[in-house]
Amino acid sequence: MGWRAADRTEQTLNAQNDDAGEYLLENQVGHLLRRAHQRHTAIFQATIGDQQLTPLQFAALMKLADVGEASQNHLGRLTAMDAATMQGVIKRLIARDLIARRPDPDDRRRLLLTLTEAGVALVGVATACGHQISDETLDPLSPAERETFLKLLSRLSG
Amino acid sequence: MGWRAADRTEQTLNAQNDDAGEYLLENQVGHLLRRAHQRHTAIFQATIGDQQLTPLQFAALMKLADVGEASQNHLGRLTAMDAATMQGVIKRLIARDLIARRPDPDDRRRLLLTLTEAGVALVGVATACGHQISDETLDPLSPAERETFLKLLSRLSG
DNA sequence: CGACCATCGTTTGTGTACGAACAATTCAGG
DNA sequence: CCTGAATTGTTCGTACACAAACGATGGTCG
Repeated sequence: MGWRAADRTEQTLNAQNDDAGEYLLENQVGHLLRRAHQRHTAIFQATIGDQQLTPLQFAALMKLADVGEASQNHLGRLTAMDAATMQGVIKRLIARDLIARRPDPDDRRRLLLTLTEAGVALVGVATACGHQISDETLDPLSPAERETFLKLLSRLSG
Repeated sequence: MGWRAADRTEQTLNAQNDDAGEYLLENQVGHLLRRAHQRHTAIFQATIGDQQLTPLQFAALMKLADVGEASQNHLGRLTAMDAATMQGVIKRLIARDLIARRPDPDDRRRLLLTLTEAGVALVGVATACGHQISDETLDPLSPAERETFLKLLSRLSG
């Protein structure tokens, strides 16, 4: 199945769009999502104390603190990370001795992850930073707008 | 400036958050933005006809069709891409003969980019796909909600 | 004119992202 | 029990994303 768009009249195309007949990059959800995500990671990096800690590493750390113990794939599902991506994130966190990995005695395929002492300490001090980062990201919106936005955004994340 | 969070009471931390006292990854803007962006790129890849075309390549192509001609850095600013990222995107588009590059006679630092004939043709057929991708991404929302969401999202993209 | 600084494009290095293929292991059904 | 399907973690290849440093060019100001 190829593109059949050439068959349509320009009016039909216009009806699909908001205003003008043509494609304006600045109005497309994907572009806006990408730019908002860019802005958030910039705020993250400026606000998180630890310069080596990335958003994904932080997410894995926080989630692991939440559930206590998990296999790589399970933690990946909880943080919406690919198994291959998880692999790299975990490797770097282990290299920094923030998490530890041990084989699951009940399932020899699995590797159980836990926070180390340093990991627990880092989560302790970084939690406040996490809240501040979310606050700063939402700073352009009023409290009511934030609530509305988060509700709509989570429906687009499912 | 380090972390002073340890000094705060738990109530102070709670006041910064929505509901519970602790950090719930699922409620943080950054995580939701990342997942929504993930979902969008999945929709993009499933809907765009050309399997080799990525979201960034598509954005560069559409913007170049919009402005007609631009240098790499200028196009990068128009599409919110780093100069180093632009470098790779342009290289792959040139390899596919979708855009052409020629030196700017007035400024020997610059390389002017234009769509090739194949590039113009691809933009022609892919524009409808672009609108459909935006539509599908916003599918979970009602028309009124879409308008609200896009307005708030663009304020978080600045 | 000449020193200075900004801009342009490039390269390098690190870190996401994900499809695809793989070996090892577990599990379900016959 | 035993064969086949599913799961777990790993590796490879490609494509963003951005900081940092670089040579080349352009503009400005003394």
